Amino acid sequence: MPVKISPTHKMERILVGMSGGVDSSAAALLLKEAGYDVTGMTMRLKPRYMLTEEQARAMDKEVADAAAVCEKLGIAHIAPDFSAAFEEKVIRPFIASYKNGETPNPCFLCNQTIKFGIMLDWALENGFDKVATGHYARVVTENGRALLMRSPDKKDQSYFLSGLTPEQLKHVLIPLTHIGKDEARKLAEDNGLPVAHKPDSQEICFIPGNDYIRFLERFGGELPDAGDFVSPEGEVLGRHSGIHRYTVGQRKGLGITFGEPRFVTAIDPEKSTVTLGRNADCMTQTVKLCKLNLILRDRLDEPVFVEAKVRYAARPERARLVPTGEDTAILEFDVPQRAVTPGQVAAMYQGDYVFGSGIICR
RNA sequence: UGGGCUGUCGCCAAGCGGUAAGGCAACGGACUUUGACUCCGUCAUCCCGUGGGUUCGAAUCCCGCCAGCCCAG
Repeated sequence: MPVKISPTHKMERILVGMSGGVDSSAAALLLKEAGYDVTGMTMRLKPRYMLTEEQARAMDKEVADAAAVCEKLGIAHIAPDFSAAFEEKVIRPFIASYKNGETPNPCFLCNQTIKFGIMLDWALENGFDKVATGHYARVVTENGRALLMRSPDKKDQSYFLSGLTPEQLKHVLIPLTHIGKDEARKLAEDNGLPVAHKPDSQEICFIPGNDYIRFLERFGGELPDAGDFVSPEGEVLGRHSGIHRYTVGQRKGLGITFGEPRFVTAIDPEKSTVTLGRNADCMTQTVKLCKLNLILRDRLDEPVFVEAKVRYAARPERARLVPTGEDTAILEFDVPQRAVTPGQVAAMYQGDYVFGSGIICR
């Protein structure tokens, strides 16, 4: 039995971002049932020139799937082309990040700048009150401030949304708050939505076959040169074919073998070196953050304790967040974290509330 | 050229007469709205450098050869 969502005013106009998948379709369904004035939007994000024919067809299919769901629900559907913005805000930074020896998180960036950036702006300009998506998380309003909370369900995507500001969150509606993944799928099934049995999406949406290296080679322009593999002590161990091919914590695909497993422990874009060490060498207790985004409060004037995780699939661990500048800080974990990677997101929590986030930097 | 050592899966490496451990890598799968990690599975059908010999039976013992390394000169 789906939980009813009570709109503050019955005819609030909602623009729901629909990917053509199960989650966003279920979200649209819930909004419609709750009595909102709902319009579905499927953004065409991937630049045509970067797509293979197969990918182009897949994108058209996504739009068609979403349109079919909207028709079933009796709501309007639009599919504008936002690929220029997507390329500028997500793809180019993604490429630049890899060239700089970092490992980007495009989904985080996309939420921040596209779904709740460009799309939200578009919605507000066109008379909508809020934007909704099929994420698993919670947005609540306390004392007039919009806050983000983790989902009560096993599947929690608050990590990917932790880059949103309270301003953005004020206009965000997350219908899947009170239901989990299994229920969402069942909901889609019970209501005869044509996308009920689509598999969960995964991998980077604009990169076919998850082969990001090939993507970089094709659209990344000039890529980093080959360089040395070095030990933590600086001893040269061998040659690698470009720092953009590696990420901290990586074990597979190094093209070099030792009697025991070796992992990438650091990447130096200046010297073009990739440091290889043992698993123990991957542990870090202090993490530098930049582009700090606070949700739970406006300012950070002194250290606070939070629970933070440095990757999506991690358990939050207690850490002290120490401000070091306007939007920079240091996270001091109680226990060492494995493979803290520059470019990735550190999401911070206090209980079920998302405290904020930061980008891990060197 | 004389003396010594070594030669087992792509790499490292057990095995010491009874019918080929293991690790690394690789490959496949699971997990996953990022990249990784992790987990599970597969990886030497008579070729254990090669040709002979001993033995019921050898990668394991013996002989020749080949290759590599080290020390001599």
